Amino acid sequence: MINKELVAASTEPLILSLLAGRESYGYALIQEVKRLSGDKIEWTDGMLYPVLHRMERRGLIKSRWDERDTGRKRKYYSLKKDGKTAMARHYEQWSLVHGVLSGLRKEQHV
Amino acid sequence: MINKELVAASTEPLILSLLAGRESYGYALIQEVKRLSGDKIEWTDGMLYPVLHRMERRGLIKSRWDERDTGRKRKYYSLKKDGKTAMARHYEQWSLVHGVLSGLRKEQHV
DNA sequence: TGACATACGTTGCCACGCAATGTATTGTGG
DNA sequence: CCACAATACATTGCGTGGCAACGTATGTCA
Repeated sequence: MINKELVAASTEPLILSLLAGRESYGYALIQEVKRLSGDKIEWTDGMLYPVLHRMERRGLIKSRWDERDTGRKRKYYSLKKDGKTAMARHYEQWSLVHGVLSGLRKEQHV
Repeated sequence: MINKELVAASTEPLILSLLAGRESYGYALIQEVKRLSGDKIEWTDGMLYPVLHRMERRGLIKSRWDERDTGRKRKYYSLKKDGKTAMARHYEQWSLVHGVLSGLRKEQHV
């Protein structure tokens, strides 16, 4: 289990990164992130959907309903231009913090 | 400027890492982290001191007053055993999330 | 027919992040 | 010598948003 703050900080960048590969929908995102993290990151739907709605409101992603002939219909999300920009900024910031952190860590092994 | 969530998620690991090198005090920690991050991470004292107090309450760090003959007296913090453990766990979690994130990023450049 | 997996949604509350504010001392430049 | 800036620690209060909890619906398998 990953601590709360880290989950909060990584949710948006992870969603953006997942959608950058291909469009997807809420339920699938939850499972993908669980799989990719080796079951360490477990999003609940109650927290994910509001995040997706907020990101759509902010113009980072857009959605379309997929009417399938079988199963419940899905809401597919995909990246918008602003989402790509936001993703790039997230990467920069993560790299920076991660750099500082691993720099400090290295020091300790001297 | 780093986004709010990322600052929140990185504050505790950064403090622990800084203190792992050598003991330090609040004001100095603010400046060190600013310097190390190339002025990108700017902690305010109003947010840092409560964090330090909380970490001390949780037994991760301990403090001692340094009575100097000149200047205002300083409260020096240093790592306790539980702090080292917590730091290790933070590193693990950061590496995990960072790994997932950079894995996804790599995919996009294929 | 009941249980479980799939799938999306909203509400409400309370924890807590942190801006704002308070206090004190030392250094400095005009 | 007087402001002002820098150094240094501390607490309070309140706004908000994270997310647990709950609601709805369909498909499937035993």
